[in-house]
Amino acid sequence: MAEDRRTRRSRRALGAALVELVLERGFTALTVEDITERADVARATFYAHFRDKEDLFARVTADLLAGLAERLAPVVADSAIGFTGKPVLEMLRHAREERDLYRIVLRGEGDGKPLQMFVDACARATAEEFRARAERNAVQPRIDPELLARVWVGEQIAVLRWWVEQETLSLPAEEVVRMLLDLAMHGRYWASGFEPPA
Amino acid sequence: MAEDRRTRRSRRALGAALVELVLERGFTALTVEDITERADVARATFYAHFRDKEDLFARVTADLLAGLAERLAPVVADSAIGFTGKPVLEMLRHAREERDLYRIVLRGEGDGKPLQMFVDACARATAEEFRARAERNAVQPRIDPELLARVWVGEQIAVLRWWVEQETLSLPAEEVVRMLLDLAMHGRYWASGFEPPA
DNA sequence: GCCAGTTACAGACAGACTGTTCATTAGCCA
DNA sequence: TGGCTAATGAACAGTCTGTCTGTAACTGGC
Repeated sequence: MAEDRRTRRSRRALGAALVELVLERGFTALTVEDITERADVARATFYAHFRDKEDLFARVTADLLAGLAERLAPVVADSAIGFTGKPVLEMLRHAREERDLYRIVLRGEGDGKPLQMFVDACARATAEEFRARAERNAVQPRIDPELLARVWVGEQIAVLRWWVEQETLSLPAEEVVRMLLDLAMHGRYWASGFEPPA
Repeated sequence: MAEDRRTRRSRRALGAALVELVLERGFTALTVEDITERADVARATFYAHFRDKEDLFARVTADLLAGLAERLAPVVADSAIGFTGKPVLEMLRHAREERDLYRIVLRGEGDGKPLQMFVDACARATAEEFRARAERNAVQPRIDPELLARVWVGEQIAVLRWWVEQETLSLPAEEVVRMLLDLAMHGRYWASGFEPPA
């Protein structure tokens, strides 16, 4: 008796409706009634499941993050040595599947709070990864790992957003990962075509 | 007769009140009445100047961007050759002066729209800069300049946000610029303490 | 300093949206 | 099938919005 089918149906429909509508009109423009109408659910039912539309959005985002974490877990363990790019690749694949949701989250809909959840989760994981890796390999970071994680995540998010916003996902995920790896290795100076000055 | 003093007073007060209140309670939580009350202005007066609170926020952000552009103009001309970091330094100084506003914009308040204005403005300028520089020095970018600009801006924004959110601005702007330059030069691999593999 | 023109003001207004409650109906699962 | 739980539609007060008054206060030019 894990969960009543009616409950599942309602929640799913409301979540899907939210995503559709945010994509069409933006989060703030939406009414609870808009959402319930699209989901074909009574307004009273909405309030039986969620406090308000922010709550719904937060849960949808949390589910997305949970799904991402689940997919990342096995991959992260493997890439403990260096920047293999495997976790990033897995995230890009996830983003391709859940493209609409990624879009609205990365656009900062909902006062940027879902995005913050996303960024903070990534930053925390990355910082921890950096710390552990430095210790394991006994190297001294040249830049505060906390800040470095923020930078790394900021970069990933920027690329991710650019990627999911393209009408056709013409550039394959593998290409994107390669570019990010090149950047991490050689720096932006190299990427822009210059040889680093002596 | 450029502008009536009363007009100026009202607009300024409303803008300042908005910034204060967003910092305290977040944008969506605010009421037009909250803002007018804090600004000590009649509610009707608000609507004489702005369509709604989004409009007010958008104008405040636009003013900020205009101010930034003004300060950046002379500096950008000088740094045409390479990554001197001067424009970034100037932006950091601007951010220190307008710290509260930078904070709320970078947090993505207002459905991320002001942030988008900010990011897009930066990205456009940066991409143009990259393009011009590559042409002037006759080098071939190794990565799509459009994407490179997004990455660069994403990185800057991440650092900027981290910086303005610190309670004390303990790390001087010059230090931050140095770190960003190091990253641009040598890449993140270097920054994390590793020597780049052959 | 006065005066015409503009702005600020308080209050009132309908309309929309919110979040809650309730009695009733429909669907589920064992 | 029967007991339980969720969904429904309708109604509710309360809040916020955006607009529109007539009146009072101020401003800048003369």
